[in-house]
Amino acid sequence: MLTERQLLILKAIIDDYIRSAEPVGSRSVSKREDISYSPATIRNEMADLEELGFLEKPHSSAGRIPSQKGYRYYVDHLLSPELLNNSDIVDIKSMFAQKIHEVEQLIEQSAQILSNLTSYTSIVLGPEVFDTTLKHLQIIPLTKEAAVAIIVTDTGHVEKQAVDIPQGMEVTDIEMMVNILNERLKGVSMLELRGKIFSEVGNVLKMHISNYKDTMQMLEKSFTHEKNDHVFFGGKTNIFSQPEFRDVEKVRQLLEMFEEKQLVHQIFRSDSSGITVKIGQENKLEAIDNCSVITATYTADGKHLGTIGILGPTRMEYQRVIGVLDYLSKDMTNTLTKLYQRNK
Amino acid sequence: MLTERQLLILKAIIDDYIRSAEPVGSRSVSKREDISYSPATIRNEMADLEELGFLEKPHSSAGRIPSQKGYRYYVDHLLSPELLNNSDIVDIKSMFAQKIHEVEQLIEQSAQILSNLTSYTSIVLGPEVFDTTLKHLQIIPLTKEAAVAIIVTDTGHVEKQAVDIPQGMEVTDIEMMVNILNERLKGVSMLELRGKIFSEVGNVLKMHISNYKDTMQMLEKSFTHEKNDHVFFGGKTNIFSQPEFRDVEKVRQLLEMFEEKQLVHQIFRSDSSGITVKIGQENKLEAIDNCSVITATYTADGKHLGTIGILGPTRMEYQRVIGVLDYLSKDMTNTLTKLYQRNK
DNA sequence: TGTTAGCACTCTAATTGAACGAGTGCTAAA
DNA sequence: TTTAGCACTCGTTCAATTAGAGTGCTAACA
Repeated sequence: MLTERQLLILKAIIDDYIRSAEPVGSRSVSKREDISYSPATIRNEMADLEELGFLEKPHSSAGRIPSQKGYRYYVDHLLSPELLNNSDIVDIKSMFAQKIHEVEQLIEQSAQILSNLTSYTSIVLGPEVFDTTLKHLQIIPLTKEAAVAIIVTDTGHVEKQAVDIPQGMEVTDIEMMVNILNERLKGVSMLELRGKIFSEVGNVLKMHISNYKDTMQMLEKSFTHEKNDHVFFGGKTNIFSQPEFRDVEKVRQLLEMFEEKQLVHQIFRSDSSGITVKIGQENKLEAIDNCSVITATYTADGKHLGTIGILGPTRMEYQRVIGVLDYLSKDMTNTLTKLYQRNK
Repeated sequence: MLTERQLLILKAIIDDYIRSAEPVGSRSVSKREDISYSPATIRNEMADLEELGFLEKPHSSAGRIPSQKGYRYYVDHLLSPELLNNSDIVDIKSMFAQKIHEVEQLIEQSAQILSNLTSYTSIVLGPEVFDTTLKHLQIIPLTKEAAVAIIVTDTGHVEKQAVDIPQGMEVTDIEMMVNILNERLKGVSMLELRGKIFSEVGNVLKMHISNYKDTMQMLEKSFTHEKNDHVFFGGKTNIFSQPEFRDVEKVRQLLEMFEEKQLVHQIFRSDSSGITVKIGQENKLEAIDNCSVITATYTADGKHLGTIGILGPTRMEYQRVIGVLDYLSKDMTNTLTKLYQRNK
């Protein structure tokens, strides 16, 4: 167990390092207002903290920097939940003051404001299809063989997918089919949609449609969508201003990760309600082993919708970021809950 | 006017520099197979070429590098149209062998293959709305006040836009209106669409719809779309492997440009048929003053559709890039012409 | 017993200077 | 007109030096 004084010193060092990005020496710690020990005393404590694994030295004659374990302890035990300052709150409020009737718009604005307020890079995962229901399905023939299938969810999300028209199917057949589908499937959760093609409308269609197999294939494809669309960035270049990214190779690695939406989704997705902090290698990805990821989830009606998060260096302003994320995720939840209720 | 020998030497130097990214000295030029002069002679010619503005020195005891004027001359007079090598052609062909029934798919693949073949960054501007016609319009109410308007073009392009539902308008009203609009506007060029709302359907709607003014506003908004969606990148990080981008600040500047789709559009858009080469500061943008942009246009039925282009360092393999762009743009034109004809 | 002053020691970053080499420009000879 | 030769320039590299920040240890102090 750490002593009171060790906690004080550990916090002081991490705070300092977060601000300056320079190794912190005993002298500068002892100069702080809230610390009244001599450099020598501090040095002794620092040596102990290093032995315990909370600090490390870049080299033998440098000051100390926090280890991953140090950051972890800092985040878990030394942070007091910070109240946001007023101007931040005003910024966020002003965003929600606008009329918002589309989820995507809200998401994009949130990503924007998040990166502006924190000057790190923000990543917002849009509502997953699961939690939304079908509002409207449309299949629009372009040529004899090709069509585009469009799906609109109750949240105003639009997905499109190119499909082949089954041999021998006429425009009128398609219209009829789409009508049947809309009648039967409207309001069905997107999660169940693919299953219900068979259970609910399969038999009906079989009666009306000649080329049953191809048609089913077409419908299956219509309902297939990628998760790519659900990843939004804010301030993509912000993080590159951090001194941690002076090296072009690091920049490239991260950029390449940004391009792989699938991967980003995997790294940022969070289920657990509340704030999640992943520090350095806890993220299990080399490109961000000197980064931390802080995420929060937003919900509606208690149902998990998506994730908002910040990517910054491990030397991140945890307290502030957590404050902003907490506040913003709650505001998003509020707004979305209203939005969803209206749609019912 | 440059002498035969000066041309030979200028070309040798630029070729060398493009390959090595290192200033080229007289000795290494004289060693080339196609050059039979001594270093001293080369030096004299180099001094002359420098005086004429085609070459410059990074410092007094370094070799020469091409100036912007040098590149310009090289591109305009020293390039022989290169035949693509076979493996490139195979790569491109294999892409077009796939079944393509959606324009966007073709665009994205083209961007991909372009960056793979050149190892620079490719940028493809999708077909502008202008040249396409309306296939289908749909307005789907989400709540009492909000709806989403969806437009499908004959090329399979889907655009969506959130709109407000005018006071007092019922779901049945919307359905009726959408029917009228589809009847009257199907096949109309997207360019004329906004105008025709008033001229063609304005009167009819006035008869049926109570809240005329708000309705028109909603329709206007439905037909308003941004150009953002039409910019596609391939190999975004490729260019950062170039030694020109060892400096993080340069990387950041370029990345920020990438985010501004509007700006990218403006820089890359090309009207003139054939290949366009813009070298260094000819691009009038600081972020890319050490880059060159080569673009080609693709068409269908002789109508300008969009632009494909490459962004690389001024020290770019012009000959090869021009060859690839030329070949690919023609293949795209072919494919699209077929695609459009089928849609008629 | 906990705290602190003092001091030798360590290591890095910055600076200097010498040696090197690539390349030039000029001159004079072929 | 071409080229060999040579002095000169300038950037790069490497080692040596220095300055400074910081540590760890010891001994004295409260």
